[in-house]
Amino acid sequence: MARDRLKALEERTRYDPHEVEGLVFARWEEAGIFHPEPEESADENYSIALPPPNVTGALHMGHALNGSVQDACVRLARMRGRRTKWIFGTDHAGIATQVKVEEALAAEGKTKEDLGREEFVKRVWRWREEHGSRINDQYKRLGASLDYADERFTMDDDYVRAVMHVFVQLFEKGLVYRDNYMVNWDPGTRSAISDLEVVQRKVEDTLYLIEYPLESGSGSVTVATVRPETMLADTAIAVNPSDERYSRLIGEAAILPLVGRRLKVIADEYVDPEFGTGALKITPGHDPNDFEIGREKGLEEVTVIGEDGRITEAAPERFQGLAVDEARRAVVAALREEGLISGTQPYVHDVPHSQRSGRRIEPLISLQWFCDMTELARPAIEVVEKGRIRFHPESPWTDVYLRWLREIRPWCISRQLWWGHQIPAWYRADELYVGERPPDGDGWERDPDVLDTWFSSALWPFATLGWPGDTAEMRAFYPTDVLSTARDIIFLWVARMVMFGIEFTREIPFSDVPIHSVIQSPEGKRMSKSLGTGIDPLDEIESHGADALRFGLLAMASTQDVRYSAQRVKQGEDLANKLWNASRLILLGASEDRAPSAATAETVEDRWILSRLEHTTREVTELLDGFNFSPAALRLYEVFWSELCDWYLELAKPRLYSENNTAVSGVLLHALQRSLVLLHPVLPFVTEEIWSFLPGERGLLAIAQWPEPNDGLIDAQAEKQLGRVIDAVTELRSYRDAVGAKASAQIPARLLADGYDEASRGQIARLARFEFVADERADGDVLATLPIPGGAVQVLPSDAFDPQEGERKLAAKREQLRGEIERGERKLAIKGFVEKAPPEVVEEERRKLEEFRRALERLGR
RNA sequence: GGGCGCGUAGCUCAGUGGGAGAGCGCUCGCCUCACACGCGAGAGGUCGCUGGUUCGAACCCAGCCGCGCCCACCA
Repeated sequence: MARDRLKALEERTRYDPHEVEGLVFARWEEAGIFHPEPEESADENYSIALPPPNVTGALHMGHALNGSVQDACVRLARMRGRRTKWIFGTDHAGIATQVKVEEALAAEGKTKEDLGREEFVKRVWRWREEHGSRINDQYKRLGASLDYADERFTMDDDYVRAVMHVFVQLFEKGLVYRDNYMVNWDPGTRSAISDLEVVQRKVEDTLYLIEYPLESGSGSVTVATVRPETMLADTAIAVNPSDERYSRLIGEAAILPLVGRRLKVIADEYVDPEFGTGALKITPGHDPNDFEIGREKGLEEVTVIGEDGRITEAAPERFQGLAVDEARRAVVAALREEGLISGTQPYVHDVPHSQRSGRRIEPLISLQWFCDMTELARPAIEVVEKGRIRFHPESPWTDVYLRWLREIRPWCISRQLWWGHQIPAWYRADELYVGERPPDGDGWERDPDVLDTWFSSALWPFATLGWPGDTAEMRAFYPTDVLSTARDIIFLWVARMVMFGIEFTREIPFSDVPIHSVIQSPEGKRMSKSLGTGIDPLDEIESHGADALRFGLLAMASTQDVRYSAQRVKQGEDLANKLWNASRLILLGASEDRAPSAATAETVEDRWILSRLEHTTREVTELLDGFNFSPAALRLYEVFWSELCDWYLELAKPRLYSENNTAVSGVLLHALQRSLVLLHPVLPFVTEEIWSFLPGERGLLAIAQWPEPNDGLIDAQAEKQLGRVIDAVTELRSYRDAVGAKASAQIPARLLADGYDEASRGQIARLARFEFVADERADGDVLATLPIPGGAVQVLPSDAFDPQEGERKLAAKREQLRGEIERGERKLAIKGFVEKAPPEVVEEERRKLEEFRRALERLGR
């Protein structure tokens, strides 16, 4: 049967991912190897929690890279025999999902208010049922070995219970509280948002200079503002205490124009005398700084801009109901009329905007839920300082993380949305009840707000495993091992998981945090669908194969942002094809009865390739363990392509095609098997497919054993010996190319060098297409003497090429050698170098100089 | 305003103190019985600029010029 399958290989000269990927994935799923039973302890087992994609989402390049990274880790662990779980699930993604469903409603001409809250939430669930499985299929296309059989969602009943539990616990501890406080109000989503959801954008504004008449009637104070409409809520004027221009005014009062309120002039260090006029209008209701000064000084807080973005009744009647920008024009006009605007100037500055809606943030005082983070941050700082959680690379992410946590501020966790975890707080008159279950009695009304999505995300590594229950899953897979992500959510998510993980499970949620590149568009822009700069990973899988995309992403990614490189993906595609064809050569040529495990070296090149494979095994294992995916992928490419295919396979062919090919078959099959194993975490599909053609009974490659490097096969002598053969062949090929010898012509020559046995001579001759003849002609006939390790090759006359060309090539070679010799001599003549450089460096320099001198000698002149 | 990072071959990027590397692209020669998504041989770089440390600098230090990111309450 295996033979019949092999037969079919003869026809398939190209690797076709389409034929293979779907079937291979089905084999993995049928075998159930992605779903581990919850047994043993987390120490023995291995787990990673996938950063949950949005239910609304489609796989983008970031997912594809992060998926490739995690899958490499997970597959490596699984092959090491660890019970391995890659936790799969999706995030309800409050705002993003709500907006999406609202858009769908809008297409029907409806708003969410038309449906009402309950109906709207039902609608979102229905939306999720229809679209939620798309992302699963996309991860499967990538080859991700996630535990699809045990999928989680942040709105599952169990998960909701965990979120409620956490909220209540934090409330009871006094860390979660409700307060009237300055928040970032997003007029777009009509919700408060956290500091992390705010982005600064440069905006061109006008700075207005406004005269505030003094109560005493002795003139006025001039203040500067870019938001004249907020003057309606001014409750003080502040100057710097050391500012002599104003010291006489401190304690006096001014009259707020248009409103008539009496404003005390106060002193505060915060005011910069250099900026504007040095006098600052204080608006505690609409400016974060003023808010803090106001709370400190006990100033009145007036709110003139409401959550609907319109002027409130706290303002004079003529402005009430106006939108903010209308109000600004009206206020400026009114002030102008009274001659109170003494100047304007253009002013460019950073202004906070909502990352979600893009609208300008309206800072205002609002009754919201907050979480005090200081106490939670302390242990989260400590575990990273002590190295119990390590970022990879350590610099700069460790410092970035620590700096943020050390200056952490309260987190506004309530959102004025309908889709999400509704806050478990109930109100009745002045009473407040917070609990996991609704309160007894009548008349209670539940807080309509939901929690920030990141609040529930912070529980992901343990709430997915059944916490707060004491489950077998928790025991088997928590703490997890690795958390892989790009840097953009280190604060939003990683730090919060660490804080909540330690607080609620008394364990760190993971121990290693590899931070990978952000992939930009080929033009260096952000990859974004709306900008049209996105490249769809599924398109890439479709046209190049999942293995190609995975290799490409891992190879191009490093620690800094990189531009998407189609060439790297192409390189991966070529590698898959190369692997396929090298396998055809080996599988179709090897003698039937050899098992790959029975490799016995017969020749120097056998010992060489076995040795190289052990080196590579050690190297690649170390690179992967250190989360250095790009060097690992490129190293595998190089070893497989150059060393195995270009050299070993070419050297092995004569023996493979001969009668007695048993020994070489064993080595070839071993080399192929080892290559497949090492490449599998990067190229799972093509390696699994080829694996199924290897002779003998074997299970799936995905659960085959990852090798321990065998130092017994390291053979420095064979490596040195074959290195000489390779150098000699390269030297002779270069010569024949330079002199324009016909590709098919054999060049007669004498090999005069030590350390080459009969087999080596034959190999050099065959690979360089030289014909080494016995010593029968006089030296005068020699056209050229080519230095090779341990001696030289004398080229004899023939009609293979024009000798003139040969002479030119030799002249160039001599020139090059003279340059090298001169360089070496100059270096060794420097006293400081010989005296201060390490002896082995000096020795190496002398050795090379000698070698160059000998080579030049052989070339003549 | 503070912090971090980047500037290396035409392009995209590796390389952290002892003779400049990869993939793609380019040039030349090959359909050599695994692969033309291939094989062989090449060309191509004052490693942003200026100083400094060192016997020796792409690599360490300082300054400058460009580009990017993160954090931050100067109206």
